[in-house]
Amino acid sequence: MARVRRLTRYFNPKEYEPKIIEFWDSHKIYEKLRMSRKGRKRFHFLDGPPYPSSDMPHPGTVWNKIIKDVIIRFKRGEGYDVLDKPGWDTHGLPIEVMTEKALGFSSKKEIEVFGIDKFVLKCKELATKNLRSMTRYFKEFAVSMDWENPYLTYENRYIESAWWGVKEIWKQGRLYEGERPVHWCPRCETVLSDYEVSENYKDMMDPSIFVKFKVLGSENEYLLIWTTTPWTLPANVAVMVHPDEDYVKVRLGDDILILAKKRLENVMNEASIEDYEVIEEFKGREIGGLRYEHPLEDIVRVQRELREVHRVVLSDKYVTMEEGSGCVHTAPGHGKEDFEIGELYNLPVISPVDERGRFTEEAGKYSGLQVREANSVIIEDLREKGALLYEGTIIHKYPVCWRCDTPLIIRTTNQWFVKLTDLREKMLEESGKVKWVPRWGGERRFRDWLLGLEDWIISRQRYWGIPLPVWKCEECGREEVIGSSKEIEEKSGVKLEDLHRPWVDEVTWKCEKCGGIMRRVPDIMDVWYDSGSSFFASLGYPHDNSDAFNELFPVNFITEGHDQVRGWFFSLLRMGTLLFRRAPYESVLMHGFMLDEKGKEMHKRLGNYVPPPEIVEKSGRDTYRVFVLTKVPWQDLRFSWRGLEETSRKLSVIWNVYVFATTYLRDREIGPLPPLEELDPVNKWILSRLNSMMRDVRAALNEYQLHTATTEVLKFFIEDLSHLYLRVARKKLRSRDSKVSDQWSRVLYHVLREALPYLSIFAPLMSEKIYLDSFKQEDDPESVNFLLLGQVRQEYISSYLEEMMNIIREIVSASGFARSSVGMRKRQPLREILIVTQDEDVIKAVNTLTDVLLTEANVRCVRIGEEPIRGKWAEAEFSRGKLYLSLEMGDKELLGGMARELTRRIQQMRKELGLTIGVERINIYLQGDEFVRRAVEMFYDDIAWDSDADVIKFVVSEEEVPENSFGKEWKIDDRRVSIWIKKVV
RNA sequence: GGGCCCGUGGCUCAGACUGGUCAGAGCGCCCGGCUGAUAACCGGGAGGUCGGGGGUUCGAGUCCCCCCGGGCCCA
Repeated sequence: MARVRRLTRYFNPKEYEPKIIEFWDSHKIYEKLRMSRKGRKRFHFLDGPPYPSSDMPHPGTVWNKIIKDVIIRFKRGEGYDVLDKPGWDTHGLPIEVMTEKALGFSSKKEIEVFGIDKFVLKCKELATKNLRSMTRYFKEFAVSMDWENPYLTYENRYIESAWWGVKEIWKQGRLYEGERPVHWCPRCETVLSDYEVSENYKDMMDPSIFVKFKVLGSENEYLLIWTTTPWTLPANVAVMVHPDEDYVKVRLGDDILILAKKRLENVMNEASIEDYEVIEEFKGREIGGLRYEHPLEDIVRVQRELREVHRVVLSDKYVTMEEGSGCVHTAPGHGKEDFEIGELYNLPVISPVDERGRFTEEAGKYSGLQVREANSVIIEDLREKGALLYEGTIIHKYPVCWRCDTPLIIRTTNQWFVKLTDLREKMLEESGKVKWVPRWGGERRFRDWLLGLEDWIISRQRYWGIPLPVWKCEECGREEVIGSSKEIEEKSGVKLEDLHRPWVDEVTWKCEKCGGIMRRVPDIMDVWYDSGSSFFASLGYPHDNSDAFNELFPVNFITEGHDQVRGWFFSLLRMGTLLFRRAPYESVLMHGFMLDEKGKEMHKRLGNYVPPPEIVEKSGRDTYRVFVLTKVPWQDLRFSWRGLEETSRKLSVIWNVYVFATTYLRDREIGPLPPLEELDPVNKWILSRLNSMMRDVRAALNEYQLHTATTEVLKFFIEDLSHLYLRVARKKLRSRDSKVSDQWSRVLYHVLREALPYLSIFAPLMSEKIYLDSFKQEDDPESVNFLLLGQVRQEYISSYLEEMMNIIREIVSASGFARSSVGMRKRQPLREILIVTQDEDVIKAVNTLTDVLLTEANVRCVRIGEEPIRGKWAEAEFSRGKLYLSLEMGDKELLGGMARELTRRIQQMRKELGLTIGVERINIYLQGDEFVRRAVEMFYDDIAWDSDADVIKFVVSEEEVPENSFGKEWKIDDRRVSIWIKKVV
């Protein structure tokens, strides 16, 4: 036997939400939950680690965590032991830059003077502070993850796992050192990955110049090249032309210029030259190998050594007819395409620029100048030498550093690479095995991305990151890669407390081969290495948790925003393929971005950012959850205060469903669900709906269709329970036949109790409040979080019955239309509804669900028959027929209407006195005219029953009414009625 | 320059994978109603050439192509 307690009437999340969170905390609900699921089947979820760059998460990050929480709660409800360890991506440049700013630094030198050790500790402190603070907000939104045991990429155990991976990669022969042109930030003095570069392009004004390179041995013939980066001219080694395009020789004064035919007009227009003459035309390939003199060779030292090199090379890939002159200045030290062509033609790589973006001595006269500042000097020199045809300016998108906005340069440096290109096919194959939601998220976006796969630069020239575990012998250059701190200890005898720089830098040992000193290369690793390793490093694999990993790999589910297709989804796949020859995850949900109310990206610096505490304060936690969950997850989501307001109202309806039900159910002994065949059709119907809702929610969540699942639950509560079932149940629960009221209370209790764990996936705080205050039985678990999702009972589901109810809904709605068309109010009971139809289903529906139709249409009987010939009727059509409402009214209808009016007013008075339904009884005293008197006479029993009255008595004067009665004057239509009620003691 | 997504009544969005009761919901608006859920609730109505144009088809928000607008990713 179950009992429910009355739920407080007002939906007041502001009041109870913090208390529920406090309750979960103080009662260690999460910890107990973990324990309770021990030994069950595992579900492996992996948290994409957010970057703790602020003390407060972006509302979009909260959305991200809510999505994760829904899947976690769902799987837990299905009975799984869910791995729900949150992660934090703690290393990297943003934290370094913030720390630098806090310390007032602007260069690496200042950091080294300050002390790398102190600097790194500051970075760690900042990351730790931020992640702790952000955790608070995630908990606020009821995200139930293992907050006490997160994985942190800066922890030694994590770093060791990452090192193990590097060593494996090295053993495969994939780790190599090489010189490459890379994007470089001259302020941060480090390489940036392509991914980091793509973060930020800015419009920038640069010179746009056409330069003449004199053809060797000729008197006056020149190759005309175009560039927007004059500072790369000192590193020029060749000129590219397109083999299949037409080129021309043009006479221009005393000079003859060589350029592409298709570009001729544009170039001459831009340089405002009108007087020129085409004297020869040929294919680009014909000038392949043509040698030229560099105009700056007497100024730039290194150019003098290149006299034998300068020549025309061919490329159909990188020469465009869209811009420039068709003769492309090629500097393999300062461009990726240039480098590729350089390799093809075996050209030298020149890069006379240092890490701070200044020319080196190789650049002769320009030595010491910042490259961008050198532009104007170089242009002047070209002009002086007569090598400048034209100088203009151009505004174009130019990459800047994503952290400090400094324009990037491309320079050739020594970096560490992981060979990947031979894995492209395998990665494509593996990504094809992944279940992507939505499908286009992976199938198209990801494939395109993988097709452009290149080797991976994993080294960074910074401080706060996982040190690259490569030691090199100073004497013989032999390399060793270290896979754990134990190995370091074995080799050097040093036991490191902290594996970061600078402590790890100090560890050296003797080279086994030559006895030289083995010293670590000073680089740290790309942060994408960190987060890409999370699928094994978060479990401490292989050092302290091989079993867990072996049991859990691969990850069942991950979800992040669409920016992570090329970010984390990719880096996980890369690490998985490198180390385990497979995708490390099975299914991926790609979600959208949180935009502001106008559809623009939401950013702190744009001032359109909504802080999560404001959402908590103004709308509530469950409200925000349900708001974001009803939206299609993979689309960008517009934040909307109004949307939150609407959501809140929906939740209050659900709350009211429970309030209403508990009003009737409280203090009643409620037995188990009666057998199906004994049930009223309406009860059969609601049980069918309950089970089909459960079935649909489970199916939707298993497909990661969160919005469908959320909508199903809302629909069930609002449309089925609130709008329909409860309206019928209200009368049945107060039935004089205790068998009836007993059946309905059992069904109602069962339905609400079964629905609660489903509701709790989406609105856990509200569900907990309802559970604790009202539904929890003595031997029930102490929190709603422990409840398993009830099994779907197929035998309860009748799509036929559900279809029947839909027909009834349509008829009721049409009868409302019929009434309103003749101005008949719904409160007035009518004699009969006549339904004219040929449809068998309509007839069955009407016969099966008669009660609903009678109650909802407020008629005394229903008849199926022919169109009426005589009498007064209101009519309306519905999709499968026509209906007529009888407008003929006798005493029974008229007096019945009055009885209802009286009852309603008496009820309201009872409520004002705070009397309890079905418990506290009253006596009623009335004054009114003959019509009122007759209504009471005819419906005496109904009024008395409905209002829990012992006596209803007409009085002539107020003196007959007992003392201390509660009295009120009413006007019903045009009649005056006085009502007094007095509680029976 | 390339790729992907989005563009549905005043607002916010479902529906598109699998063409044919798919032209829907909520809010807002207008009208009416209910009443022991009440700073709620219910019903009805008005309102959309489903961004524009072309194509495939007996039939297209739904598939294809082009264009316009917005967003994201990559160059």
